[in-house]
Amino acid sequence: MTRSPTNTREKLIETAKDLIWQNSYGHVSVDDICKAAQVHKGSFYHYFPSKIDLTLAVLDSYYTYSKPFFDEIFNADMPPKERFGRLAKFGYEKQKEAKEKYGRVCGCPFMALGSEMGGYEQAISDKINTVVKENQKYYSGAIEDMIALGELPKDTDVKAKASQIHAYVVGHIMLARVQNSLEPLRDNLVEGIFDILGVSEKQKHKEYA
Amino acid sequence: MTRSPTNTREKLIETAKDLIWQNSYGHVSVDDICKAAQVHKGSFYHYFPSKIDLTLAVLDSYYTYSKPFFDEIFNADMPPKERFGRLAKFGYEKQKEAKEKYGRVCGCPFMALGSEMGGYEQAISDKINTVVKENQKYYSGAIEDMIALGELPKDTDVKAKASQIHAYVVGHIMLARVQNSLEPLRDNLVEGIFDILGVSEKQKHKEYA
DNA sequence: AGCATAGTTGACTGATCGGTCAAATTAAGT
DNA sequence: ACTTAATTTGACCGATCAGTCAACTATGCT
Repeated sequence: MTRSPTNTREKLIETAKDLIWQNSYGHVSVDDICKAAQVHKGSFYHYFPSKIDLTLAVLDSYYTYSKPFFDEIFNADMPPKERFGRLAKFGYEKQKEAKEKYGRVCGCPFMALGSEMGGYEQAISDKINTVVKENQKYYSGAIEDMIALGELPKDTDVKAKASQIHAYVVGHIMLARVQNSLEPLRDNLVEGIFDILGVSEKQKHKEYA
Repeated sequence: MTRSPTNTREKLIETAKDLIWQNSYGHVSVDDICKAAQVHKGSFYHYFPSKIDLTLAVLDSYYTYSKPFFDEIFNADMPPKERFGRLAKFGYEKQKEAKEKYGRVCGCPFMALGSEMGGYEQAISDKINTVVKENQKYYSGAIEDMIALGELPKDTDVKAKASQIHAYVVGHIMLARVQNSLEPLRDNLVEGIFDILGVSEKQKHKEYA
């Protein structure tokens, strides 16, 4: 290297994250990103061979940012049930931050891009599905710990439960974006996870008609 | 009217449904739609003032198509719990049809377009949120019927449960698209609904460690 | 036959798209 | 000071974008 590193590449990624998260891949042009990042187009293509490659870098950046949070949330030293409680809180908090920063609920960038581009961009799909599987592994680990603690039946179908919880969580966050509303996340998210696991407190003192 | 009706408008809508469902709004151009529908561009703009208006008509078409299915699924003459079973079957069947027809799991067009365009197209958001609310009303009705039958506690938070089930269902369908996989829908969808409701059969004969 | 009107045609527009490139600039190593 | 290579610049490209329009055609009505 004959020159000290610049932050141009990172500026492009951060700007793209902002614009694409709020809008969509298709609605944001390379020119938009360059203009907002105050970077000339030639520089963009110096760092990224294509708009798709920038988008892959955006996904990597989201992943790298999120991983420590997930590692902390699913810290094996904490009771497994609590981990899901922290997960729900994290989901709500991050969407709240986005709403305060961007003026709207932005949802999950992985699911949004997976849905938008999954049909025609395999590289995007592949990256996202890696993240999806890793996510479900966090859930599986916590479920297994709950089984070991006797909080869930021994014959629990761990993968099925993890898949259900994951679908439920991403569904809530997706709906939060579509409805541009934080309330369901704040009020209903965590309880549904416990319901799916069959460990809801509320379900224990039922009063029927 | 001084001329017999043509099917040009419907051809454009059906073609747009095909292309946008498989891909996305941003990835499909007006020219793409016209070419696939074998309709000239002037005709497109004879029927639709803009690409957005065509997309709104696409959403209307999905809605009109789906409504009779939902009315049948949530037919009040059938036991309410069974309605959710039929809903899950319907979700799986429609995705299976799409996979057979298009070669991939296409997901939910409402959620996909709501996620893609919600950030910058209010007219799209408004239409989709009407559908979302109506959907949750079907769920609420069935939940209320279950309460009346003594299958759920009297103090059940109906709206919260409906919101949770809806999030769970759309999350599964969204993930099915992103993962391009039908299996979770087929194997895990219905059970999670019953878990959220607290009426899962499986949860009744638990065997703990 | 002739008028009125819905529908069709396809060339056209200006803007924007993703992407290219050669020249200029910068700064570290020698 | 000179070399070297990373980085920046901004003009430029052909393709494609959403949308326009005036001419044309088809058909039902009187």
